[in-house]
Amino acid sequence: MSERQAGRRVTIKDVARRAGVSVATVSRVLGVSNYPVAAATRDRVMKVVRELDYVTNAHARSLAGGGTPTVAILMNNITGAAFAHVAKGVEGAATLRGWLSLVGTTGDDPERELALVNAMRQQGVAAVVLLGGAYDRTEYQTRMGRFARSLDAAGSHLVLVGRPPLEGDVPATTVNYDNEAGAYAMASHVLSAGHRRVLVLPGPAGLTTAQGRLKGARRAFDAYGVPFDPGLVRHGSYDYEHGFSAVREVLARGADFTAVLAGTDVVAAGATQALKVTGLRVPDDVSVAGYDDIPLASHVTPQLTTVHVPYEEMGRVALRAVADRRAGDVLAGPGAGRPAEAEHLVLGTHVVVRDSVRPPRPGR
Amino acid sequence: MSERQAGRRVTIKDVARRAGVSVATVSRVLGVSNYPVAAATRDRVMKVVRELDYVTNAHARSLAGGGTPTVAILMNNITGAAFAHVAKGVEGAATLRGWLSLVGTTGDDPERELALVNAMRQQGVAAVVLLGGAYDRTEYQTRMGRFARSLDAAGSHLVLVGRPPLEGDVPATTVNYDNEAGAYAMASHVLSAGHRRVLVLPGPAGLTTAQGRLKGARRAFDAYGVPFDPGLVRHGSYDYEHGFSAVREVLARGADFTAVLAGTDVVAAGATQALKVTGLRVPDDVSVAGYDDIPLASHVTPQLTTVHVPYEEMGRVALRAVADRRAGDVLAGPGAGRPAEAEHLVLGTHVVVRDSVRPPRPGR
DNA sequence: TTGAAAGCGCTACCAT
DNA sequence: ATGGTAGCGCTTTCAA
Repeated sequence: MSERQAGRRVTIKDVARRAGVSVATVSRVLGVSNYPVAAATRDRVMKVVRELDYVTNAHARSLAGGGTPTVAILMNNITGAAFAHVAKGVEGAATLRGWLSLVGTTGDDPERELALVNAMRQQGVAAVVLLGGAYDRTEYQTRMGRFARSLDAAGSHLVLVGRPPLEGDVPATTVNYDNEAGAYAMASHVLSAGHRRVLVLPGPAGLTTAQGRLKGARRAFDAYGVPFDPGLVRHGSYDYEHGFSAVREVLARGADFTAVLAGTDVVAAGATQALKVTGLRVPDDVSVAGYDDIPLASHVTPQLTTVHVPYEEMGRVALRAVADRRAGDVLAGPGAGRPAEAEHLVLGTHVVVRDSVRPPRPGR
Repeated sequence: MSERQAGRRVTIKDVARRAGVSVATVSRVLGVSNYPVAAATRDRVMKVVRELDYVTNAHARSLAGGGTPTVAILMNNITGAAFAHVAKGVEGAATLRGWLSLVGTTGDDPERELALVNAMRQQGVAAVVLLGGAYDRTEYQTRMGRFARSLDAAGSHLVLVGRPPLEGDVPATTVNYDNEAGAYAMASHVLSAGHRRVLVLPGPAGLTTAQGRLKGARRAFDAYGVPFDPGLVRHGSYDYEHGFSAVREVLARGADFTAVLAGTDVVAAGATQALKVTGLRVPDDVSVAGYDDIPLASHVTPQLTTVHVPYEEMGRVALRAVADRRAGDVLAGPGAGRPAEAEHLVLGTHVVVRDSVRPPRPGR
């Protein structure tokens, strides 16, 4: 292994000089296109590349026109299991195609989100994937519209995963799951088991995800002719603590219910724990249903009956969508000015029956 | 919002022309250094920047000398909670300093790991952080030594998080936690509760993490004068399934034990479940101890007594180490050829007492 | 099959 | 305080 001056990167010139060829030739040997180069020359170059442990400068390559396509994945929190699975899907599909992926976290801060989108634009990423539900305000629509157009103008593209499509003619792709249908199916499952008084913990009020889950549940109640009790709906964040405290408070209030429809598996875990410490057994006394089907769902006792959301696949689909789009652009030729089309993909969800839901005990 | 030809990025020249100034001036207005520019000029430039929605090309900037420092975080699996927390720590600390962070996953594949390290070298990242335990073979040492030197030669730096330091004079930084001490403390806690027959599930044989946890447990057994039964040690992967099946099999074999020392919280969750389905109560009949203290530990019932590992802080510390190193380089001046020093940082662990460990029932 | 040279977009140095 | 311009390392015509 040859010693070099620390910090001074080996360049294509060093390789060319040492191999006794021009930089153009080195570039051809290393480049993606299989430009014809004499076998002997190629070998000589490769030998020097190994000796010098040379790697091309991605920035220079990118500037000069080449460059590896890159996707940026932006999420609130990398430690959220559902998001992590989407990221895994995107990353896997990206790697498969030789793409690079960046991950950035916004910490739910619009400022940081903006900064990151701009940073990604600076990097010249092929696409920016934004993960997670959104608070549906007008301001949000405006903001995303701006992102979409901004990215589009720079030859990039915005992909929204897990949020509803943007209104109007915005150049963004949406990958979503049938959130409301999942909630409808889960609620139906609980109602058809015979439950009539059920506590609903949809999630944060105003979050599109929570709204969809609540709406789905409501539709099921209507379908079963079961009156929907607003007193049995508690909004709150998608975390264990909320599940726990919501159940404790409702119980303390003396409210009566035989099942809990939780907004996420984590909330369901919190609810279950609250029930247990109160001396109620799950599912013997009270049933609990989750949503998401993250690994936690099968790691708690009883294992949660929940709604499976194909998070990882959503990630794969999202990447495929941008990759296809890009291939299309290439076919159409540069500057073809393809109209800013918006694509909406929706994946299915389904109930996974495990052990946390059971018919209510007779007399309750 | 002005319409521009799709795909053609706005450049500094466009801004300069429209603002009626030179590109140098625009660069000064937008650059990091606060080079003196007349307020009026600055305003004019900024106005055009906003009008054109201009962002600098990170590749060009990077090539020309400027550029945002970037850390790359490489891990096996983004969905592992422990790793995700380290990544969060790195990311947070990076953002705080205006650094960018990339995340890549290797899927436990050495090929992919190599490809990623090279990709990161191409990107000219300031540091590559490698997460997670390692299989301690000679080949591994060689491999990492190569990575370290390669990165070092390119002015970058290798940081190993959660693995032991490399042997010899290798230019790499290590950030680790006191793995063995944590295991020792956990085992002591269990032994001091009175347990004498305990099932140990250290993790994958050959993984440094698992070796350390086993060694720590062993030392505690010695200290308590409790014979260590090799028949009560089961290696296996760090997942729920292993915890579950290991306990089932040992139980089926008719082996007797009153406590389980699991290699991770996830394994502990699996073990707990196996115990429960066999009709054994936790912790009444059998105690279970975890390791890692990821959120899952407090989401299961009973909440796990476990070893807290400061994952997120390790991430922060790792980033700080490279950032300081870099600042040192700047002070020393370019090409100062600082010796390739290896820094080893170790953070503490401690037992978190919750509900899964209790003295064995009398007579057992 | 190979080489020479013109940029890619930006920063930093040297002038003014 | 501002402008001109030489590179940064690479890819890609255009010539030979």
